[in-house]
Amino acid sequence: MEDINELIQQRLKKLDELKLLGIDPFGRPFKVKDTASSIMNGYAEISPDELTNKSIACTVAGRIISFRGFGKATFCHIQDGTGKIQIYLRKEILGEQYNLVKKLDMGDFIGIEGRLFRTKTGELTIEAEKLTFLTKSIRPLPEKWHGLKDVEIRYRQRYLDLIVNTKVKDVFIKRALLIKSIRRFLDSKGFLEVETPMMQAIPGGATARPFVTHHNALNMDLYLRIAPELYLKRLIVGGLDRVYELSRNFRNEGISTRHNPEFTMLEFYMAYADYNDLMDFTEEMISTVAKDVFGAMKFEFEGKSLDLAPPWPRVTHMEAIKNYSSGNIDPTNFEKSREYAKTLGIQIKDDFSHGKILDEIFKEVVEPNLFQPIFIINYPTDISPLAKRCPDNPNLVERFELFIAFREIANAFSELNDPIDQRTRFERQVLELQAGHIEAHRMDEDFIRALEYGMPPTGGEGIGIDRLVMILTNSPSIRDVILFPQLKEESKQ
RNA sequence: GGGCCGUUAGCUCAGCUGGUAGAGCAGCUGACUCUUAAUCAGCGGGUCGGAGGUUCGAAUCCUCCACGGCUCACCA
Repeated sequence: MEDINELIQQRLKKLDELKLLGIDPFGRPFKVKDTASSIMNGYAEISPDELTNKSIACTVAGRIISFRGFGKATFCHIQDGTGKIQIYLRKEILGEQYNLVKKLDMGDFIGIEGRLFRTKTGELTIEAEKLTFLTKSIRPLPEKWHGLKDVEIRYRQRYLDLIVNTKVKDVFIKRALLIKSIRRFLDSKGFLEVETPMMQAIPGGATARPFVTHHNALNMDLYLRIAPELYLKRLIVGGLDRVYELSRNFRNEGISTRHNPEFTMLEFYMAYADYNDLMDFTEEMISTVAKDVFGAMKFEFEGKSLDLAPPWPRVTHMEAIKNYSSGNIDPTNFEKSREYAKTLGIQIKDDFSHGKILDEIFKEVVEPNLFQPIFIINYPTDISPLAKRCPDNPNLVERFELFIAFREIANAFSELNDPIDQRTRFERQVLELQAGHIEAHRMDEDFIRALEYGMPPTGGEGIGIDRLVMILTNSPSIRDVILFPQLKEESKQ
């Protein structure tokens, strides 16, 4: 019970007074029949006279978010899960019950039974006939028109942010609708939603540093998954031809406006398809869900206009590098690429492969230009150990990344289903791992064994849901689209 | 991890080149039956993020620490 200040004391006093009146300050169930938005929308056009004639009864409940007392009458707004509505409390009508009004504070929950009317200024309002006290709030809410701005409190105490900042609530409602819409889309295309291990003995499917934990009974270290990929492909081997998983991945890396240690990813796998099919599929999926949830294809992001209407251009990784490096590079030449990267100020480690260097150049030179949706295709093989090689060039793989608003939104490829090649690629990754590249892939013998039974040609893709939500809700930081983003521990002081 | 910025009342913020803390909202008391940033009169509220230091004197200057933001690095 730290920091019991005067404001809290006042409220505790009212709480005791409620008890003396025989009222439970933390309330009993209340039969809610109407919501703020159903009333506001349902009677938006109705005239004051018609309202009086019809004498419409309603029952609502919510948190008091504004309060204006006049002695024998009081106006307040209550907020429920759908919105807010004004309540008019009169001594003339409530009689004895009106004494309760003096015990009310901003933030308290009340239930109201009453009749609709329209005030002089035209606001649809409930005139209370019965007031039921539901729950006392003993801490004062943030201020009513500046709201809550302190970002640290907004993230740590998201509940306050949600109460006070209605736009924040909208973002998370949109996020939920988007995820629902994605599921609906995939289900309609014959996909099966599955769940695969979050705790894995061999973390695979991405280039990333994992979190480690320990299982006591089994006495073994386990890793929080960095991707579900290898398990989903095992399911393709098992004959589940279209599967998806939409859930959390964990990566033990830096935190930034674009990275949270746990983040939400959609991965889906389609047997008998390749990366070209997936590009068509991705255009359809993203434009469909955007239209479904936001009713639009054009979005405002960071002051610029974004157009999601397909089709989106498809440019190879190499062409893109050439296009944005004003002819200063021959990407097929290892030494020249290296020299060029150095001139860009990129730190080149000795063990960097040609493909790695090219990708660094790409990030430096190309990525900052990719605002409108674009597919970058055909990546270097050595940075894509799980993707199938291009038939005409073994140094490239059938892989694309979708960029929107300078961000990588999706990553997909024709899955490597040749177990012999897969073993070679893993072996090379293991060498990198031993050389100190801590994010490199590990050998996964069971995965190779699965491929040896035969995996049909398959296209697979991952989509970063948080980043997609950021773009569609014009949110500059990933923390704005994750309810409880990771922060350092709150100091005890 | 580096750089820059921030942390003052429950909330939003002032507080100059050092002189001992201020506003609005919220709260309390009183008035008020159509207000919506209600209004009017009065009152209370602070370990100035934490610890050291300089100084006669520190919210203010210096050092360290904590937390946060932006950014760079790292990283899909």
